[in-house]
Amino acid sequence: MILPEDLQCLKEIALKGGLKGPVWVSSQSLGGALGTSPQTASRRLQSLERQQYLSRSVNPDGQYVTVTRSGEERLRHEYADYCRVFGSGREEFVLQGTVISGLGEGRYYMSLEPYVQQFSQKIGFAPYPGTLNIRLEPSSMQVRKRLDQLEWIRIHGFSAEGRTFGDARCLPCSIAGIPCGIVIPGRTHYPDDVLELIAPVALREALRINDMDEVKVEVAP
Amino acid sequence: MILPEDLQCLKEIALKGGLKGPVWVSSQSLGGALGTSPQTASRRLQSLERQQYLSRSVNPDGQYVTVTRSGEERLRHEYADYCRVFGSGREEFVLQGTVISGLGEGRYYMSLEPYVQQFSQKIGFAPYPGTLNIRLEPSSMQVRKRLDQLEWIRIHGFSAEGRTFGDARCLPCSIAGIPCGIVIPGRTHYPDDVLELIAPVALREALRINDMDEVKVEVAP
DNA sequence: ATTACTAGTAGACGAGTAA
DNA sequence: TTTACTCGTCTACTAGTAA
Repeated sequence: MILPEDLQCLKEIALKGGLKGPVWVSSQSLGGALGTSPQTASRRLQSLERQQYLSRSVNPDGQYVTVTRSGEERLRHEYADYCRVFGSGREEFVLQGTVISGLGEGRYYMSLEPYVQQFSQKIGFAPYPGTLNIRLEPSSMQVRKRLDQLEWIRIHGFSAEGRTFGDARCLPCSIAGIPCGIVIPGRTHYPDDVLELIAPVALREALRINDMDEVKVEVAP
Repeated sequence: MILPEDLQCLKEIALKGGLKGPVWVSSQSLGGALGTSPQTASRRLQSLERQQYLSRSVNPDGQYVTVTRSGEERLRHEYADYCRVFGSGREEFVLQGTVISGLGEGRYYMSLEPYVQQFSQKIGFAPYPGTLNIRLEPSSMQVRKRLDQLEWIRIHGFSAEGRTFGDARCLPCSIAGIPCGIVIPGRTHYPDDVLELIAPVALREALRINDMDEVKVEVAP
């Protein structure tokens, strides 16, 4: 976990635009914004760099700071908390993209009993052994990012045959009325442009779709 | 300013539902959530109570905690920061309500030169000496709360004739195409159900509206 | 002006304890 | 179990200094 004072500092840098690119900060200006001495602000920056939440290029007259990918994830997680607190009510999300071929990994994982059991229990259907991969359109990436603010279902990893299978999370959704679930392996919160979907049926057959076809994924939390 | 560790604690309580009503917490459970010892969690609660960010009813087997109004303001401010970081782009807001009569205070304040000058400079028109008061519909209160996440124009207070006139903030908007500004006196961020509007013209005459008439205020940031 | 040391201190921490 | 005290430790702060 990140210390609250480090998080405060990271947010301050993000406010200055540290997510988009390097921003100039000095210990003094940052200290002023944080309500601390320049020395403490300097130490915060060092600490955040050590934790890989930001990268720096230090000059004799200041420094340029950028929030890293994992720093952004951390901030998004915090943002998600606040969204849950001040939840902006019922919203509908529609994601658009084209069907692509996966590497067959989805089929493998979706055949593992511990995963199947959890999905059946938690999302209300036994997943067809296979996933539908969708490459999102650029405009849907904005929407995709906002999905992280919703409450995902946690799927727990397990060990079997000397291997460990990781955690995942799942968000119920639908395509053309068919209930589905967006599955994201691991604990990462960084938005990818590929969506992996599970469903109770073989979506390609049920919807008569193939690679390169356009689909709409609807999320109605 | 609130300490980042206190803010973290306040957010945790809000996540448990402390905004809606009293929630049960114990030092141990809270400490677990915060990654600290029960002692520290207990100290946090005392500190937050001292700062009036929450109210407590302490029992021998735990305590019931509620986030106060100023605690909610503090959290909303933080939320607004994150919204600015991960800004969900261009959004339009429409607020609906009915015209009501004010107390004539608006007319008085809008005739004070220092205010008039600031408004002219910062929002692009000299305000007609008078304000239009609108009582919002309940459904518009949700929207109203989200306006706090936008960037308001700061109007500075001043002293004159041995009196001090406070700060205010203003958000440009429009009614039926006429440019207006929502004015909120003071520094409070707690949403009120009455909106005070300024405009370059007398809105009641320009729009031929009177008390009890329905109006729509549009905000397009 | 910066960054980033070191030094000394103040305050926050967790352990223990009483109610 | 709780809350909330005291106490000793140790961390984290600010001030001062060098580069």
